[in-house]
Amino acid sequence: MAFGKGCHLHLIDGSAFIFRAYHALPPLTRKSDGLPIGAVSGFCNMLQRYVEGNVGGDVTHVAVIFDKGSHTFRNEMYDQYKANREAMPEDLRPQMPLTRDATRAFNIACEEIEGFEADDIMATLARQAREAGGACTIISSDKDMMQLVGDGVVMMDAMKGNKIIDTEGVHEKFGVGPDRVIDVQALAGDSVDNVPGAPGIGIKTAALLINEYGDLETLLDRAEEIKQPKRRQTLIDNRAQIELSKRLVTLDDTMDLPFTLDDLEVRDPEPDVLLEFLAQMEFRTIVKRVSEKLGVEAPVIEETSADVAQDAPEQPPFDAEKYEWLKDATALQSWIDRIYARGYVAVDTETTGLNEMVVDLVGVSLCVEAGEACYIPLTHKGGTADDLFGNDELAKDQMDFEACLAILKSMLEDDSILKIFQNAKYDCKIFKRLNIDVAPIDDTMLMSYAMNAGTHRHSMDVLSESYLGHTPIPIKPLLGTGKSAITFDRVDVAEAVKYAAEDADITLRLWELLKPQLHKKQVTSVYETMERPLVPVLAKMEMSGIKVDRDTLSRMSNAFAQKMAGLEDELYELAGHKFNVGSPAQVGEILFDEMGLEGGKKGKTGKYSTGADILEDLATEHDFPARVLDWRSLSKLKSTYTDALQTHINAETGRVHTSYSITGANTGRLSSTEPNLQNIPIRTDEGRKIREAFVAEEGKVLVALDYSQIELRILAHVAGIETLKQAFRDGHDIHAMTASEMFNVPLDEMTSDVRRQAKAINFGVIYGISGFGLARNLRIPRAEAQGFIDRYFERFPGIRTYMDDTVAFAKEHNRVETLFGRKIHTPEINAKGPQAGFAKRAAINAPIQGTAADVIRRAMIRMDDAIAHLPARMLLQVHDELVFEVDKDAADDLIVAAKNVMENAANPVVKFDVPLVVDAGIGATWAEAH
DNA sequence: AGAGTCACG
DNA sequence: GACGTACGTGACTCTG
Repeated sequence: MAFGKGCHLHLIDGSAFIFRAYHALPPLTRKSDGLPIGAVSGFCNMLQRYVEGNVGGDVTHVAVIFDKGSHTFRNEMYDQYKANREAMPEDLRPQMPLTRDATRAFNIACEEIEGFEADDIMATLARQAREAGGACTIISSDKDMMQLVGDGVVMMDAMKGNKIIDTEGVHEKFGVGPDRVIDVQALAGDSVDNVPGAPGIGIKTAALLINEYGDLETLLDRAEEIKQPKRRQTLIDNRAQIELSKRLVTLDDTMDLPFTLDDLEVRDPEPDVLLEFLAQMEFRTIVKRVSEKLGVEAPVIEETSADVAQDAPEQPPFDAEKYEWLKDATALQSWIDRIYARGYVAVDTETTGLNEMVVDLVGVSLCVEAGEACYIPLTHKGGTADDLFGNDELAKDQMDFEACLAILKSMLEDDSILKIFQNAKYDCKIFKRLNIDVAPIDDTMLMSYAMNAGTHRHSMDVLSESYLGHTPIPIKPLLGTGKSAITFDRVDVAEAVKYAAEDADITLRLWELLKPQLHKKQVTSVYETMERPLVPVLAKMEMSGIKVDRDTLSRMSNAFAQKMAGLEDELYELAGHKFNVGSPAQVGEILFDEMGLEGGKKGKTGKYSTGADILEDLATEHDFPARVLDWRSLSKLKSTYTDALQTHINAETGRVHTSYSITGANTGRLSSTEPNLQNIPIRTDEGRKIREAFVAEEGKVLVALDYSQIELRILAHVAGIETLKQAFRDGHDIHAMTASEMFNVPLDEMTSDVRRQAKAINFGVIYGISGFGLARNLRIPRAEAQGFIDRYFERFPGIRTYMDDTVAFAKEHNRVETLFGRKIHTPEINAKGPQAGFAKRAAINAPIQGTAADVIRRAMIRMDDAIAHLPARMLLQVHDELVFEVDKDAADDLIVAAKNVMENAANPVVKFDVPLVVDAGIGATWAEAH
């Protein structure tokens, strides 16, 4: 078919696909010869997904366009063009020709031309398509391509869920239409491509100028008229450079191409060719998927020798039909025999929900060898998914619950059998409630966290996708959504077998893959001493829960409600009408439009910002913002704490059981959910009262132990600041000390205000301080804040050195480390955009926050044994604090024992130059104990 | 679903 | 007057 009206051309930016694939995937190698093929694998996955997504679509022509060579006509114009590009990574280079082969294997046109960038080829093709009366979609997120949009040409951003960027989208990005994009780019320049532009002018200013003068040429001709002197001079002085920049960013859409649009017609892949290529690359998962889609037999991929394949054992394809439905004790016994012959087993539980303190066990799946897994349904109901009031009789062909558990118990508790889980804490708690103490264990989620914290999350879906190239069967279609959702015990057993057994299968495969990598990445000791042992400790704490007094909360709730109602009336009065106080948008309108107050700033969504800092500034002059702040504070306390907390009181235990996430924070900190007990108020008196609802049982007390200034102590140690270390050894007030050093004020003449400022700086340093940030925090002029920082670094040069060294390490290794060897990855550290700034500060903070997290983890792991002889249990962890419940008369003993563990938690691995000090408090409530 | 806000260390 | 700007979290509410 000749390209013309009604035709639709897709142009895929090949380089973008490759780089995305390269960075998204771990460095995979071909098993037979070790050839790096991670990027090719991801590239093929993306092409396959692209092809699948277009079945039945209106695309008639398609091509993948690549860059060829690094020297283009733009380098002739300007030798610095793209000169700041980093060299291509070593393991990516050999993959480049393979991506071309892959494209051809998919039977998609593959084009590149020496001396031109892919962008120019795409520009030319887009113009040709437009002139022929057809449509064109450019699949790329490169903003350089935005000049092509309009008249039937759009862009599609594959990174952002195939978001379509049309003329309006271009306007959002550049503030001008597609026809003026190059004018804006010429002025703003581009640090990524090293296009100079006009110094000091960015996209915002550039768009402003272009919109005012119409186009770049007019602007430059009339530059003398610009009011702002600096801007005027910049444009006059840099005219040549700006004009050069425009030539650099302008795509050449008039190339002579050795092919025509007609050559790009969509062709179905030829199964033989495609599969042969994929098999040659040894992409087992894609081979399987493609052969299924095309309805042909998958080619056999040669087995590789065992010594090469050690790290990544040969994997049979996933086949849900092969999973076994265990129906009786005989069948189970034969699985138990297999497990004993192996010495390990992957286990997964299915339950009626996600809250492991409430839900019931529905079934158990086991896997001893990749591809071979079983599911033991136990309490599935007879009714089907459609049968809403389905009978509660048990479905057929299920083992007796007690009989099954009795058999499993002896295996799960057997020292000689390793039980492998993905997120072991969940399953261990389910079993613990059934009186089964699972041990020993391994946890693939924690392995992934130990190796790759910071690079990706660690859920089964993510791990399966990135390490096995397999998308697990989704649970949604089985359970449904919204009101009609059912629990797993109502899922048809045959379907449940496939889903549940697959989870065990995936877990086992992940374990086989990840376990040997722990050593290579040198995190075995992190995993074995700070991740895995935490599982039983946290499981026990979570199951203990903490007693929360419902009446106290309920009374507070009512009081808050009354106060809020009063404030609402006052606010309506002040505004002159009713409105929703909880709506920031409405509050903003009233403040800045209706009342006409100064200082209204609109964010990206076009709404006024009404955050506490802004309202606080206004509150000194006006009642309205002050009342809104009061209302918000009450609303927060009521909805998040006094109301929500009550719903979390467990009906059976009368206590609140949080769930800690071991992998929730990249730094090694825990996080707490449902409910979050790590953010219970304390900073205001009113909020602090919430802690009065956290109580000890009759005859017992709560004990709170917290590390004093642990992060600053760690900073003093790692940066080697003798003055600060000595101050800690002498037990001095560290903030006063800092103030004294910085401002040359003797300690006995210190004012609280000076101390407060020093404290802010001390904390700021831990966070990767900036003059702007400190200025905002202290509400002082920026220059003054910068002065403080300069003086701080002058006085403590070791801290500057530490920060520089840490950032340099991160840039070289893409990660930082804690003193205990925990690795925290900082993948954005070498990025070009503003992400790099965030990554830099995160890199500075991570070793400090992470080392503190490691210390308390070590304390928690040792705590069980240390307090075993006492009538006490550990209930909560709040980053630098542990909360215990203990018999009244044993409280003092507990404090001695627990304090000892905490203060010595770093030993013997790390010998701190500063003492770790722990403060203790006792009380009937958490408020008193703190 | 995402943004805004605010609670904690 | 390029941009944005202190680290790490989770829950609730409004809004499109």
